[in-house]
Amino acid sequence: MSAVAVPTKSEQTRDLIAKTALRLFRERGYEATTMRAIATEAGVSVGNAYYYFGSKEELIQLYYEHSQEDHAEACEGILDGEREFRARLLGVLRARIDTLQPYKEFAGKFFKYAAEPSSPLSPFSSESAPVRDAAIAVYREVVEGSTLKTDAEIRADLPELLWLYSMGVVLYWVYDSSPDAAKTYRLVERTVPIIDRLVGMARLPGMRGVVREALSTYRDLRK
Amino acid sequence: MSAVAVPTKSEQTRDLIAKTALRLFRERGYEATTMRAIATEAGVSVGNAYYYFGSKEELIQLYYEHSQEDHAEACEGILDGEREFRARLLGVLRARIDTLQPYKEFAGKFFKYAAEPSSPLSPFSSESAPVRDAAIAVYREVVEGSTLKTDAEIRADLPELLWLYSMGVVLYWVYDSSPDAAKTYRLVERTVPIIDRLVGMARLPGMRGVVREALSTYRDLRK
DNA sequence: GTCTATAACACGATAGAC
DNA sequence: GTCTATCGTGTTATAGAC
Repeated sequence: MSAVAVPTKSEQTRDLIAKTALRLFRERGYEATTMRAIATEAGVSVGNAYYYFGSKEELIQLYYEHSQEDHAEACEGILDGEREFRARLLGVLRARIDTLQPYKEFAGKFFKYAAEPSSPLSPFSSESAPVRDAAIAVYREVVEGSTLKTDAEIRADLPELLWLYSMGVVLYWVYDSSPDAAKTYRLVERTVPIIDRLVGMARLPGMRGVVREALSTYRDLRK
Repeated sequence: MSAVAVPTKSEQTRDLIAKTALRLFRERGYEATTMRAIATEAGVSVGNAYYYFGSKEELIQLYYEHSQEDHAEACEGILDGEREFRARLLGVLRARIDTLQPYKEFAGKFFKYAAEPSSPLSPFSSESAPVRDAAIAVYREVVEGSTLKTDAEIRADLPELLWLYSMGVVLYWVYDSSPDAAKTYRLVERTVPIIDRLVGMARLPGMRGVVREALSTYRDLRK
């Protein structure tokens, strides 16, 4: 009769395996962590680990979920008091790097698994839809909670476009070897004002044409 | 005393392994092709294959080289008679997809190996420098052989920027599952005119500021 | 349905003999 | 340079216990 989620034995085991895997990945890296080690550390059999997770790669999806929750939480405080579009976007992207940073060591290592088009780990896969939608929702909040004035057509697609931009930032971050990701922070600090200006300029007579053409191309070619 | 390259035994063996691997990749796909199969088909031992190539992944670099030569060759005829920037760029990108297309099946499969930042297969790695430079040279030819008029600052960086754009097109192509890559062709057909317009607009008074800012950001943040 | 224990398989990679 | 034998891995299979 209680509405409180009481974890079943099964859920507990699954969660135990998940948490152990994530911890070992962070401690030793993805490749150096064997399925045998995950099972041993979690106190279960290898067969049991495979009972809950179909493959080692599948354990990576857990990190996405964890990372997305982390980011969304960090954004709450940032979006609460700020109404200016540029500041909101900058804050959200800084928080994106902040929350990613502790995992830098192994994020690059398993990044490649996300790059395979047919992989469920691809950010565009249907399996990633929940995480992706949650991420886009953050950028929708960035736009809708702001005082931004721009072309109505752009405004509709802006959340998704900003998410795409954030994926580009993450891509840069993965390749960024500067200390404390200094260059990635600089990337957002320098590109956010440019985006802000471009979005503002979109209403100008001379720009309307290119903008409409670019948007219609985008709509046509996204899956 | 002869200037003609007489292949040594070693070079012959290496070449034999390389050609066999590439053939099997195309026939069966990357993952389905085992090192044992490559060795057997080439008539050498597994150990010998590893004597010439440090890993299975290393064999992929061969495909890059082959693919780049293929593209550069296809571009010659295209760039010969055409002086207009837009048409030159469009032709080169169409040729890029044309030459990639036969390998569609397995290109997606090993694409992920290129995505790992620390991998020699990354398009930004030092090991990829020769192929990368050859690719950028094609886009330099696109610009310099054209009648394009634009901001001098942009012009200097344009070849590299166009290469980056072409990498984006390839990225889209990898994920494109439409028949005969129809959507990727549409992508270049619709984005090339946009790029052409933007590059032309860069000289306009209202645009100069954003363009300079964007370019200086790019220069600062490229490795 | 959940879980253990153990063995077996195919693969990429390596060691060491010749 | 080239080989054979072997290792460690992800994954699957088997045979059961609660």
